[in-house]
Amino acid sequence: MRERHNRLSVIKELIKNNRIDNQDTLLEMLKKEGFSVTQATLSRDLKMLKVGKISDGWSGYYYSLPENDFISESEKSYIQDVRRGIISIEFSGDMGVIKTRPGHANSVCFALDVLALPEILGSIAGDDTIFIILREGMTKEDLLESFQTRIPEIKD
Amino acid sequence: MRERHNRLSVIKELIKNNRIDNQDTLLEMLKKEGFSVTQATLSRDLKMLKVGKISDGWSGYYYSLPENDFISESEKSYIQDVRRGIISIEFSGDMGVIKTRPGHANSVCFALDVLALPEILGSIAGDDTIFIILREGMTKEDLLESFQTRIPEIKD
DNA sequence: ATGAAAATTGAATATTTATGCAATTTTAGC
DNA sequence: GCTAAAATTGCATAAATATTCAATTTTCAT
Repeated sequence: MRERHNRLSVIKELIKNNRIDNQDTLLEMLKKEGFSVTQATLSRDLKMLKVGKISDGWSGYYYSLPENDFISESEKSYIQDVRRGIISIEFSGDMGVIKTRPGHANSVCFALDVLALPEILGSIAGDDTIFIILREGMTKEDLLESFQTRIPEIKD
Repeated sequence: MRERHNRLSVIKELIKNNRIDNQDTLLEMLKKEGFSVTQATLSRDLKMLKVGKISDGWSGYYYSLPENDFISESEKSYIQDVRRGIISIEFSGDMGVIKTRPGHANSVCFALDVLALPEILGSIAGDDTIFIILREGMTKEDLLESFQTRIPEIKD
């Protein structure tokens, strides 16, 4: 279901271009854009987008995207490297193994390094295999979620 | 009553040095520092300090001071200039008149310029008098509040 | 010092935001 | 296509934060 991704994009635009200070307002705007959801869902969307609420320097607060929200062009291409090479990822305890297309392990591994996922402590690559060590306290679910949100976000 | 200012400073330190994600936690920490207030007061304090709540880049949120929170050393000395010279400030409509000790108008005016208060559109200085024009939409209350929060904050 | 205006605060409450849970939809593997 | 696991969502509600109002304290001009 691509629905949610579309909605997330629209939310991002709305937040970037308007001074919005509560979810109900944003909900209204979303409705006008053709997205009818509840406040609960919106709250989750905002969390997923890592939207913050910061002072307008005077007496109010408004939503704002994280600074590093823009994915730099170079970063985009690294994401492409990952997508192009990756085949599967599996775990055993704190370790993960990524299988890639032959010869792609290095580019994927390097790209992951650049993306600096907080869940990954370190990784090394062979020819079609990458070993990953999770950072203490992190779980494979954390990493997979991170992947989910970092990697798919490349359309455009 | 200097009480509140002390408290604001402590809050600022706590926020700067810890990953705090709700007011009750902060309330606890404040209690340990010797400040017993209610959540209502704390909420007001945070607003006054223009504290925001931003994503930790993963799954949580925490309080954060506005970027320009740090008062640079030079800025500190300008604040001193203001305090050293200023005698009174009064308003008439969109205009303000600051009286200073003889010969101090220029240093105060220059300092105000450096501080770049959003409420001030412009100002010119004589020998012991400064004229100020408020920015459109701003009131003398806004400016005085700005003074209140910017100027007293200099101990240390 | 004295009184009026402004500032500060707490208690109660309103408003805003997050989440547990169950229902529904989507995704993936066979 | 069929089924199990995962994702998405709404509803109800919990949790977090802001604000109203009244009381108290402080400031400031006489």
